[in-house]
Amino acid sequence: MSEPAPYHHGHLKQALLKAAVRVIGKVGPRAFTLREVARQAKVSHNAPYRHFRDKEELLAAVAAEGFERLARSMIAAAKPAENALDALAMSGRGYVQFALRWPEHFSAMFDYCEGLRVYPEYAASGREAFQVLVDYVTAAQKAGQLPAVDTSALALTAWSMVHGIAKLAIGRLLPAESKEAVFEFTAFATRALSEGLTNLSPSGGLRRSALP
Amino acid sequence: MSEPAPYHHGHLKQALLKAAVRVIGKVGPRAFTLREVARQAKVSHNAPYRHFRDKEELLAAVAAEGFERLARSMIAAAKPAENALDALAMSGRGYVQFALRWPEHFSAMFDYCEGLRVYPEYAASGREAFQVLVDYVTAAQKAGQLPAVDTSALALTAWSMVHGIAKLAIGRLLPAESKEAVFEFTAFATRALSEGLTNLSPSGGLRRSALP
DNA sequence: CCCGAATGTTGACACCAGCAACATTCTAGC
DNA sequence: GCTAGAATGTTGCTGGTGTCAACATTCGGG
Repeated sequence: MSEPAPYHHGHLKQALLKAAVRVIGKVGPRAFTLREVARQAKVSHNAPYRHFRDKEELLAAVAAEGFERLARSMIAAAKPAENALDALAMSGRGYVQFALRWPEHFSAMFDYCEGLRVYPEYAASGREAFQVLVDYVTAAQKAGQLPAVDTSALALTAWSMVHGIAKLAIGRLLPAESKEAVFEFTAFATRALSEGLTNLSPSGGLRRSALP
Repeated sequence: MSEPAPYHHGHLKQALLKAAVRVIGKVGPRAFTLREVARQAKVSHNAPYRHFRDKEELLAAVAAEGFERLARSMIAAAKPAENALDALAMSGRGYVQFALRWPEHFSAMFDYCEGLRVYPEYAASGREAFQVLVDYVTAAQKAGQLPAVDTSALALTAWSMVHGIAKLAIGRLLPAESKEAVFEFTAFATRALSEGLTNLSPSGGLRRSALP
């Protein structure tokens, strides 16, 4: 048989974080349980308290990890873009893509985010993810594809748009039966945002679809 | 003293709903507790089960009540509008206003909305609230202020925008220190959405503000 | 009037977060 | 190398929760 499991785990903090991410992805942040995380990590129900002050802090760590993944998803999606404005739109697609692939993780990041203020050591990753968006906006402004108005305001507007799409899509409030349909809608919405709802060409709509 | 409280409450279901709304508004849907609702209603911890199958269903009822209030908030905010497009924008303000005034209730409506699918008898109010938005879009299209493209797509785009603003504002992820500042940003974003980010006049930005 | 249905209560179970006390292991200073 | 204290992990407990089962009370139609 294998040796009888050392008393000290060695890398319990990382193991707990990994287990927590797995548990969140499976049951969501609502049913998320500190004790289940401990079980997954093959450790007693109180061991996590040696590494995280409480459940909130572990959730905050999970959220921080999520923001890093989110930033990577945005960057990867924007990679093949042809110009700066296109990159901004594609990063929005990456945002929605992340939300659809890990909806529970996404929820932990935005619906349970008081922990990010209570334990500020985890807040940086969120700011960095936002900075990715700001960078795309700035690039589009430098390229003359966006006006030279307040960069923050532009970025926050774009963020609100894709965040709303992501949240509604996760809640199944959009009449889209597939991820591909959500991406189509995202493309429509981002084009509408950059060109203006009032300026859409009559052929620019989406296919007809039922209400949620 | 008063009579010794009749064994049968009489209107316990409504009383429980009212108490639940109060409890949610105070502690949020996370710390929301069936037993606390029962205490508020001066009733044993198991009485709610005679009127709601489980905690989920009570939450769904609370959410349904919230959608009715949300619809009223949108309609009230759009009342003083000068034209159809303005009414659409103002209803967005009403949406955000509701979210800021009852953030916990808003969260119950959108973050805990599986119950609305599990117990579909509460889903109608949500559809009705969305219909309010669709009506404003339709009116703007009839007035020639919005193009004759897919009405649903336009409405869903506008919804995503204001929903994202509301969620981010509640999560204190917008750099706005007051509700008034959030409303200013909402006005900016809705104008940006109707006219297009690329068409904003250089003076059209917001005042400079720090990152979250 | 009476019996069943509706409504409310008591008690129990399994689970959870977090505290305290204890056990084991690692490590720094001598 | 040894030892004391820090770091890490465990067991056991308390108070709280959702939900089930069994029981009590009241209401309403025959």
